[in-house]
Amino acid sequence: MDAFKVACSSCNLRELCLPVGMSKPQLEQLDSLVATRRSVKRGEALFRAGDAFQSLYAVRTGFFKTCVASEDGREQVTGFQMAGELLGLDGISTDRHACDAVALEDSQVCLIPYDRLEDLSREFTDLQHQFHKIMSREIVRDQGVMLLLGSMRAEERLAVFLLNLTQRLHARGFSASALVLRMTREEIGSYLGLKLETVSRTFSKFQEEGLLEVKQRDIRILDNEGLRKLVNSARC
Amino acid sequence: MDAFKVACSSCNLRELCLPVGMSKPQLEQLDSLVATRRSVKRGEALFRAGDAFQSLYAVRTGFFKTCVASEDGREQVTGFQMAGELLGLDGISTDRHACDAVALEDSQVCLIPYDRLEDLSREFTDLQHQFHKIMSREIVRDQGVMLLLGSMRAEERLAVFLLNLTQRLHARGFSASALVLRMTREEIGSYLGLKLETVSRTFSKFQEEGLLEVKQRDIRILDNEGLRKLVNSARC
DNA sequence: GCCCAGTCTTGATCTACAGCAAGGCCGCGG
DNA sequence: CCGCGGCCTTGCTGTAGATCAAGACTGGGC
Repeated sequence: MDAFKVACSSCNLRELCLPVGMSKPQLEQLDSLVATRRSVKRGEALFRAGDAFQSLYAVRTGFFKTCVASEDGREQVTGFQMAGELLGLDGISTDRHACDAVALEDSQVCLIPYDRLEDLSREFTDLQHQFHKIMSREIVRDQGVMLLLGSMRAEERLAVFLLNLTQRLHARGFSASALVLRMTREEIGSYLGLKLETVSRTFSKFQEEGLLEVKQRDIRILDNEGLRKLVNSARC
Repeated sequence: MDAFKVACSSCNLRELCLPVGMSKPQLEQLDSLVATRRSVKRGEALFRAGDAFQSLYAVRTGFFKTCVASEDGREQVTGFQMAGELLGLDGISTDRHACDAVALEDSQVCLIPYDRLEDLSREFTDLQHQFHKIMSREIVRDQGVMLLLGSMRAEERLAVFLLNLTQRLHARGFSASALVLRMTREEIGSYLGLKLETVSRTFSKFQEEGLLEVKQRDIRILDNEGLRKLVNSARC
């Protein structure tokens, strides 16, 4: 665990991350809050369920998954997080983390000490409001995942997943049509409520239909519109 | 839409609702915030997806469901809310509600104007912290639903659902072993990612196995431990 | 009291996806 | 360079739950 000097005010992610919409002087206050970074190697956990909660984390570089486990050991991937996204919100409710956060590639996160965040957001309306928005957005995202898990078929689930990933990558300046998956078929399956074989078969099907080009983890989207239609056209 | 005079400080739900852990003088401040109630008849919506967001709602009496719909019209019930639980957190992120909230029986809610809540929670640490905890708890709850939808079989899902309902009813002073369902089989099915026939069959199966007594919406739990085992024993 | 609409149950059949198994691809270490 | 382990693909078969269909129960309105 290394420590770095960091500054939100000069971070190129500030338009995606916690500082959205904050003024110059407020940003400088944030710099005093978010003072250290931490490196997490691929495969390592940033935190695990049951760990004491002290801090939120903003992904600076890299890629994470979060997952919960039931008592009998089943795992469910609940999300994938990329640069500018926040990790650890689950910990506020009981002062212990409720899920694991694991790096899917070598990553860096910025530490946001939670008690200091509460202090500062009592002073700055914009920060307070932005923080609430981020929590609310997470709740809305979760509702979308429930809709996916509760009512969509395998093809629709995978299409939604790919469209969501590319949209988020695009917002970060990457291509909207080519991507390298950071996660295994099994992790995708867990997130989508499918088995890894079904994920693999569905990728192959999309390839046959000319929607994608799939080479292991390299994906090229050939027919974005086709994927969209797959999602929005009613069942059957 | 009627208006009533209300006071958190004298509300019998204050140990379950927003005021948890607040001191007497703080409670009196809350009273100025939460000043009106609203009645919602069975079947009516408290708000709908797309409505402008202005206020949170605390369920005072009655029972609600929240549901999201996809573009092609599929619905997913994302939760059931009873006395003391908050509705509307989804609206903070975009200033518009992202889901529908519909009363499943004649109900009353307390209005919590959101901008005033932000103001007040900048003044009172306890209120601020409690509000954050409630949002975080919702995120953790959602993760649990994802686990259920992504990895459990029909019987486990229904068992989890019943155990969760009775536990919440028990916390409100009701019996932990007898309950009257406020929702249809179809709504249960939507929430659990199952069809209504499957819900009905699974109820019948539980009854045959001596776990429950089922008479339409009247449920009596005969073997709580049995339900628990069903959930925690690994797959197959 | 009776009718009607909404809800629930149950049986028969179908199907999307799971489970199992065998083999291929690829990167890493020796 | 080769061999090994982790990951991915694909064929075959099994099954949980969906779908379709026919009644039965219940409560509210007339």
